Amino acid sequence: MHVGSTSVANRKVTVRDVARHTGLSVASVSRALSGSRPVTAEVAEIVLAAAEELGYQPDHLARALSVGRTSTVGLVVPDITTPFFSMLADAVERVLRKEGLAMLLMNAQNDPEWERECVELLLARRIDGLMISPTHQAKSARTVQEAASRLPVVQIDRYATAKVTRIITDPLQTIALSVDHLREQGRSTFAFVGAESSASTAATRLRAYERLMADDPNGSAARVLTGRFTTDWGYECSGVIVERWPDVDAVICANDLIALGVIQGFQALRRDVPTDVAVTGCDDTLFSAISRPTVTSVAQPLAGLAEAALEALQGQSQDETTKLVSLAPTLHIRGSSVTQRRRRTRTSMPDKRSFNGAAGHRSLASGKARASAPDE
Amino acid sequence: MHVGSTSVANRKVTVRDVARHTGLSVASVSRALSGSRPVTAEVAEIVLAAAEELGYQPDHLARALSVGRTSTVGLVVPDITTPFFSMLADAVERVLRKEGLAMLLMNAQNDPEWERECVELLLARRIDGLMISPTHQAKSARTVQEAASRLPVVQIDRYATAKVTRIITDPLQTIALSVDHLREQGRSTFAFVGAESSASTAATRLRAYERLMADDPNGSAARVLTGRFTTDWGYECSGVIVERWPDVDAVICANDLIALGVIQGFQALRRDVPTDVAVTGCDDTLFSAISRPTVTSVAQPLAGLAEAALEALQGQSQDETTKLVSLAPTLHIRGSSVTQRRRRTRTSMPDKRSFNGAAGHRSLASGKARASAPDE
DNA sequence: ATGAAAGCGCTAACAC
DNA sequence: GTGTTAGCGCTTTCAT
Repeated sequence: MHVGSTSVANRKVTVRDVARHTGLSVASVSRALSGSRPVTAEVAEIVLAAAEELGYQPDHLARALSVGRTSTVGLVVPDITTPFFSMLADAVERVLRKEGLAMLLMNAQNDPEWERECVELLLARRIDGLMISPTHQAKSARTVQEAASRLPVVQIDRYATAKVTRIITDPLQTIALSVDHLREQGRSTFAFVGAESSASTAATRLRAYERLMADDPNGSAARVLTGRFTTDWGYECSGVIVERWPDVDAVICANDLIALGVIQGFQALRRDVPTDVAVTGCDDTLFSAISRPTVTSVAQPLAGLAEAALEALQGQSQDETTKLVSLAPTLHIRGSSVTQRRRRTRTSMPDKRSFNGAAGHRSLASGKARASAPDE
Repeated sequence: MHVGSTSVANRKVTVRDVARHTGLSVASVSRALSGSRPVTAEVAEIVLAAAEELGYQPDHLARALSVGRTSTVGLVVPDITTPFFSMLADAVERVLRKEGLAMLLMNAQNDPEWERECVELLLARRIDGLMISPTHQAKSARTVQEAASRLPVVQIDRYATAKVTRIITDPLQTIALSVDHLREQGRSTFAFVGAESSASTAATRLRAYERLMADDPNGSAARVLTGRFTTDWGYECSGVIVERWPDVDAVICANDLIALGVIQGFQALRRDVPTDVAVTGCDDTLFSAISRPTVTSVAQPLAGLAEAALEALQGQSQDETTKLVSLAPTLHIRGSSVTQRRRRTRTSMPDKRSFNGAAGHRSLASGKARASAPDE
């Protein structure tokens, strides 16, 4: 007979088995295993040993039913395919795991109807709390509000018009970081390219820009274009800007995709970025680092948002207040907004990584091209 | 964090409540609600009405404990932040949901150790099946193998060297699609830029290229560079190619990031893509549509992979055979591989969407900007 | 067809 | 400190 942790295919090992095996009671076993109550050191040792030997694996499900908590948090995002949200999901999962919680992720697919279903599904599964970045500011309101009447809920990044805690990145600071940076770079005549999306961030970033430019002597406040959060929209806008506002020397975009489009559009029109016009984006998604030039972008504090969200969720059981947590973003300066001083001789291949934004990227020094020899 | 059990007024409505309310037994209520056994039409009606009236919500958790199934499938991906995997996760979730299953998503963060923890966490939560795209061909093997001894498991996209069902996109076809297309475009002298990653796809795509080029008269089989799955690596390689193999007129890349880097590198070296050299990528991620030129890429059949994975998972309870399912990819032709015939007059802004993809993509004929990717 | 009762595996009183 | 026991909410024999 095999006695090893790798015993397989046999019937499930339960606390009762461990109890029988040790001659102790299920209660003691449970206590020893979970440490919920003090037990003799000796008992603890015996139980642990037996558990190990029998290959006992606690059943999370039964535990959850018993204690009434699942140690699972639901996260609903508008579209997991959008880089920003996959980054957010990643951040949330990391934070949850540190607390021993699991993440049940659902994708609303930008559809408020489906979003509602996601939430209901999650509720049926007895999650302990819900984090949601609502698809639609108005249409998601009811879903969010109703969920909040049944369990702790927080809105993260985006929010709907519901009386439910919001965890966001300060939109004023988001835009201000770009503005200040661009001014430092000597820019003075701005334009803003945003979106008319139902996402709350579309509106808040626009308002932030208007407010910051309220008394700009060059009339930047009026130079605003809103459409979609897409590269295409940005591309279109560059044409409009060149034609309508030829003096503009800096464009602030509400997200990275727009920024990318704007840059490509300018390039197509033979305008150099950043020499002729500087461009910045928001969210600091992958795009900003891999395009050329690389794109200066305002990063949301993802880990911070996730932490704040969890904290709010946990606090919610006691204290019923709805709060607003607004965190500070970070500016990642890259090539699209900084004019190079030193003109490099065009002998060698330009170093693509210039202005790739500080943050710890391992160097690619060797540049060695090895011939293949894959492993199998 | 506590579930709604906090307020007394809102206590959870259970089958017992419905039973009491209707004067029937819990058994009848359960049967009427789940339809597991026949009940009188009258009883059914009464129960449904009462359930509705009391606001009964079935408790998934209790049900799971009772029936022994959770209707939840775990998905472990190497890195949710990588566009390909977020697309895969999306596809999996959609397919699962059609079957009334939920997806518990975990992110291995490219770390085999953490991957192991993910799997264990998932097992403890009693998922019904596990889909995994292993981080490492060798290091993930044990994790996958052991999991498979405890529950149905399938490997999707990537695979480790374990005797566990694999659901993949045919690598030979993947590369062949690019090769054939490029030849049709009049290209004859190829190079391949791949990766030395521990991911199985790195190896399989390389082998596919070598096999397809085995008797290429121009010696394409020997022109292979392998490094990382990154833009930087692609960028480096373009320099190597220009210098070492100046005759190359087509470069096949093992993924889109590499392709992007290769293209940018060529541009920096004043080589025109696609005129001087054509480039293709793999996986058809967002990048391929938003760069310029847009990049031709081989798309994996995501929905198909997800469906096959689920099917294999479900079949696994009965039949114990380990199988290999290999699905066919699709080529998405874009600007990086097709030389424009008509030279457009440079009066107006170039239409960015030209060659934005043929096969089965909604047409963007109008030149009207679309292609959504809502943000934040 | 329906009801009573026995669990699913675990924890939390409540005794000793 | 430890054991006994009663559930968590649901499904499912087993009788009727």
